[in-house]
Amino acid sequence: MNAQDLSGLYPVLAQLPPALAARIAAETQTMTVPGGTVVFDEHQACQGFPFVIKGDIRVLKPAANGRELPLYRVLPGESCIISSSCLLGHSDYNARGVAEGETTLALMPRLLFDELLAEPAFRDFVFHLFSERIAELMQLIEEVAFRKLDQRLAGLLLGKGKLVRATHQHLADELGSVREMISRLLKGFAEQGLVRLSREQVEILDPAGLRRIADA
Amino acid sequence: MNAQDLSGLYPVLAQLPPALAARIAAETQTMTVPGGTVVFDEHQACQGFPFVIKGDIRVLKPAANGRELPLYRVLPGESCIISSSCLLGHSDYNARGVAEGETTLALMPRLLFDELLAEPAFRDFVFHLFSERIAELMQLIEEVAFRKLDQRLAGLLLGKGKLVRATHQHLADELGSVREMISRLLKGFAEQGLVRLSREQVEILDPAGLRRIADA
DNA sequence: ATCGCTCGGTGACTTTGGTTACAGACGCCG
DNA sequence: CGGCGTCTGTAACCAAAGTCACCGAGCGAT
Repeated sequence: MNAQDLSGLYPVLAQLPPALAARIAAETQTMTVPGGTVVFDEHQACQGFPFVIKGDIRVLKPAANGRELPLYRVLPGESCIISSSCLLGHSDYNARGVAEGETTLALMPRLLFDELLAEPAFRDFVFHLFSERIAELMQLIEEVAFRKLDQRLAGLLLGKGKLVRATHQHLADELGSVREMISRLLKGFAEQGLVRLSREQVEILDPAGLRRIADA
Repeated sequence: MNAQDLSGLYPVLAQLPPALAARIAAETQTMTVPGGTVVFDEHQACQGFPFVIKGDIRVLKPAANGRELPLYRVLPGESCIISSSCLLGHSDYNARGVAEGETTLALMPRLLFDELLAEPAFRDFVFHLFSERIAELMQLIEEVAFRKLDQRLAGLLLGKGKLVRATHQHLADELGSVREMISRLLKGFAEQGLVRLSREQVEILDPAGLRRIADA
């Protein structure tokens, strides 16, 4: 792995003692995988700490019936708290990570991760990502436990700008639901004049109206 | 606050430099609250880092309609990651903490918490609790998103020993559901010979059968 | 052009869970 | 004993979401 690339995306690495930085360069394995690759999965031991260089990882929880619930995305410069949690607690993964588009990542061996945690700078880096993700997970719990699908869909659309390019299936996946439900709800939104529908596209006409539905 | 009591429950505090230990003793406020007290709530700024001395705090997510979903409990010697997360990210609480039974807790001011984080021992303490709770939250997400109520109830009963003393209402609360559903499901279990019901009590007759339902 | 694929639309049905509204059982305490 | 509050049983009804089945529109490739 090119140490410059990694430090560019993860500034925290530049703050480490040279000896450690050298070991990171030497011991992390870089790989590039095509979109859709499962980079880790439930009940699997965590092999190391992943840095995302390019592309991104969708972390999701698979259900028995084949549906799945997206938890969060790991972008370049971020870290995967599930991996951190597994490495810290020596437990298996409890979710699945899938490359979204061609993705390059660097895998740091577990032992090196343990040593890095001794470094305050690195520890803070992981720490703060933990705390950010916690809030996201709480939000997610609230959504799946309490919010109705129309509220969630309205919220999702609002987070995607004025013109949303996505198939109904894609939107359904993001909510852990099914296409038919999304089609029905979108039709309802369209009848209320909130959106205009066309193939693989949803145009937001009335953001305020959607907002009312989202936080009803 | 008596520094010995606190260090006894939270051994990590004994590893801190004497100057900090003194400040903790001086600056933490101890209070005892009756059961049911809301010690923090959604959309409230986090005033400080809580140590539980006696009793315990149920952390839960309230829904609009009055129901609530239990997230986890904080026992003496543990910490509340929601509080940590809020303090780290300077964000508001996104859940509610309720004392379960009479509870004594010590509240450490936010600024002192920030300073303590500079101490490796304390940071590790918070760190590891983070990683443990993450796994619990993942489990919870899986439950509410994918498992049916009978599966969840079966699992809950299995985690409570052979003889469960609880009202149906209590069980419903633990699952974020309602009494009627629990009564119905328990009746079904009883008809299958899995449990025997009596007032405020559920006797497990066939753990294996319940297990089959739980992870169907 | 037409074959075939993906995408979207739609109606009928099922399952799950929750809601409403009672009624009966139990137990405690005056 | 009698009255009251808590706990449990249960039926009817409802809403949300998912499932099934099928159709038709649009689009791209041969």
